[in-house]
Amino acid sequence: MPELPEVEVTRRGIDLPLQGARVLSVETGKPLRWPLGVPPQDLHGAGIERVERRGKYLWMQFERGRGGLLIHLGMSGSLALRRGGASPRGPHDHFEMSTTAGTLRLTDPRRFGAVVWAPSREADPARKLLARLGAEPFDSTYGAREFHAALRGRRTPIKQLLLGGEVIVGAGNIYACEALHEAGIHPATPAGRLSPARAARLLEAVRGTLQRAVELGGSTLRDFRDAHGMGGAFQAQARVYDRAGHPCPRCGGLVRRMLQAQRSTYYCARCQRR
DNA sequence: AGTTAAACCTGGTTGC
DNA sequence: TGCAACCAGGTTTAAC
Repeated sequence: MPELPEVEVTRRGIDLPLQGARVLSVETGKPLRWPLGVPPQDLHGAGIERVERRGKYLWMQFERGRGGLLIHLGMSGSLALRRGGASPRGPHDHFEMSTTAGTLRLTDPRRFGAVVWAPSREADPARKLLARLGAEPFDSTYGAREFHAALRGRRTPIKQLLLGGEVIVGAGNIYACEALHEAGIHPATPAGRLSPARAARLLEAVRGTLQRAVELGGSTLRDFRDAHGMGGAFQAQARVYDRAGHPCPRCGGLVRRMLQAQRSTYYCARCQRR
């Protein structure tokens, strides 16, 4: 469900409403990927300043001295902020924070997600989890030259390098496939063998793909819901992802599925070149 | 150091 | 219908 666009759409849905709100109570369900790190009641009374994003992580900054929460949606997580009456917690609701601006609830069936407290973004455990992340795709100071330089000498297939997030964050399995298709690059191409021109084209494709997905409200491929419970519209835009056997919308070739590092990759063997 | 596999967990879909 | 196998949007950790 959540790649960068879904996380950003979620952030935009909760940031302003939660700014200035105060935590009333916190309940946890089954264990998530990492423990919260503090007793839930320690968060009571904390004022929320804002919600930021780094890669696919959200950082909820509390008022001075109260630290913050690092939130990840994993594979199947979604956040919803609801005002008014409290509906009962369901079996997959593993974190619930009641605030003066409504109740924020993390629903995550697979529990690969996490909510972790840290004294600050720059302090462990947040620092450690954010440390290896690559460039933000919407960072205008990051350019094709840096991107190409980061690929130099890497023999890893470009699709896997995009997924890894050490070079550039945000593209998960769907958007990595879509961006490579848009750039006309075969997913198995060794990253270091991309010419400067093709690397530049790929960087722009990643940016464009993610940007358009944010504007469309995120992917709705399965059951993505933003913080208001609305689905996104990116699904209709997917050109290759989950479309094996269909014709490539650009060249009419057959969209194929292959495995890379145990993840499905969808691509057109005719117009995506090594 | 770079690259790849295993691990975490539940639920929906597919195929026999 | 039942049940096993496979698949799913992520990322860390351990192992070659």
